[in-house]
Amino acid sequence: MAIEVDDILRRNSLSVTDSRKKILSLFLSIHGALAHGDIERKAGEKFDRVTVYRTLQTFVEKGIIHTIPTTDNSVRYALCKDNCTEGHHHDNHIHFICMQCGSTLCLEEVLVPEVRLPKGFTSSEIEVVIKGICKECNNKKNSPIVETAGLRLRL
Amino acid sequence: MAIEVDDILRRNSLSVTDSRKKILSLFLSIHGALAHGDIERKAGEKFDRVTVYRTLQTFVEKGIIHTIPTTDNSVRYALCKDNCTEGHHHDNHIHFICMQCGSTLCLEEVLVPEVRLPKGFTSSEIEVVIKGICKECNNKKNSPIVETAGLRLRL
DNA sequence: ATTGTCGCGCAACTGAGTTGCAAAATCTAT
DNA sequence: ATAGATTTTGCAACTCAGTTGCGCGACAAT
Ligand SMILES: [Mn+2]
Ligand SMILES: [Mn+2]
Ligand SMILES: [Zn+2]
Ligand SMILES: [Zn+2]
Repeated sequence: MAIEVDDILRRNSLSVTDSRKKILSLFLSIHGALAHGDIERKAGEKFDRVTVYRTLQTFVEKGIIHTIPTTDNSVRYALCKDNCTEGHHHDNHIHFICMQCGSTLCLEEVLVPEVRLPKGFTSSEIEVVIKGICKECNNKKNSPIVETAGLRLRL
Repeated sequence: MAIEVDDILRRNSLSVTDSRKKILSLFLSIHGALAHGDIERKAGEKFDRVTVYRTLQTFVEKGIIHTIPTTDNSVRYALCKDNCTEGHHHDNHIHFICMQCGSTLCLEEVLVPEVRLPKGFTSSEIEVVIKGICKECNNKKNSPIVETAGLRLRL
């Protein structure tokens, strides 16, 4: 994994630095998207916030991560799994925001649907964001309720 | 029109004030969406920016306008044409951003497509934003080029 | 190891959006 | 129409995310 991180950086002709390694490995380890704040919290003790901003920006430019727009106007970032390159993203999938656990997921397996535009319009990019309850949270809802120490909990 | 504005405000039990009238009539007169900045520019000479913020917020809460998320993380607002009510928006249409003229449009006639989510996921809201070239701009592209005073212009 | 390039941290700045409060406008009841 | 209660406005002050410039230290090429 440490090797993979170095490799990705080198492949994108980025010098291998502590902050880049740390932030990139965060993305590799987590399943889902990260907001700037998350990263600052998980890696920020060690690095300046400016560095986090600049690193994210660099990663987006290189096509290592992509941004996900949200209704509440806060940007999130996730690894590009398709092979995006410098200046050319083609993450052709939809995004899901769980309103229970708050996690943002790339649904790689769900392709963006065809949309028939009115005559005269031409499209070059389509962004689909769905809000709802994720698989994990739905599973929990159906799991048995446990009573311990006066508390009723779902596992 | 002045009557319509007053009427909409009253129907939503809002007191009829100059700023609300002005901003609402802006939305009624324009075809498309407005960013906060646009409104400040077109109506802001007369009203404080705080008033603009608060007015937009009130209109959104009442279901008079709705927000449109954009990739560049700037919110835009457009009239709700479906009969949205306090706390209950149901603008079931997609949004289009023209990369040439910059305008944001509600494509009321295009319903949001069905999306088949992976097993376990449930959705409650779906947001589709398409970037491209709008009808008008495409038309201009095909219109004849006029040469005047050494300039080459499309009509 | 030397040298030139690049990334980092710091500090200072910018600009969007928010808040509290007193004055002004609107509404309601007489 | 008037007066009093209520709502909205404008101002000033503030917060907080994101940006910029710059000197120092880390990195990569030789
Ligand atoms: Mn994604
Ligand atoms: Mn709309
Ligand atoms: Zn969830
Ligand atoms: Zn256009």
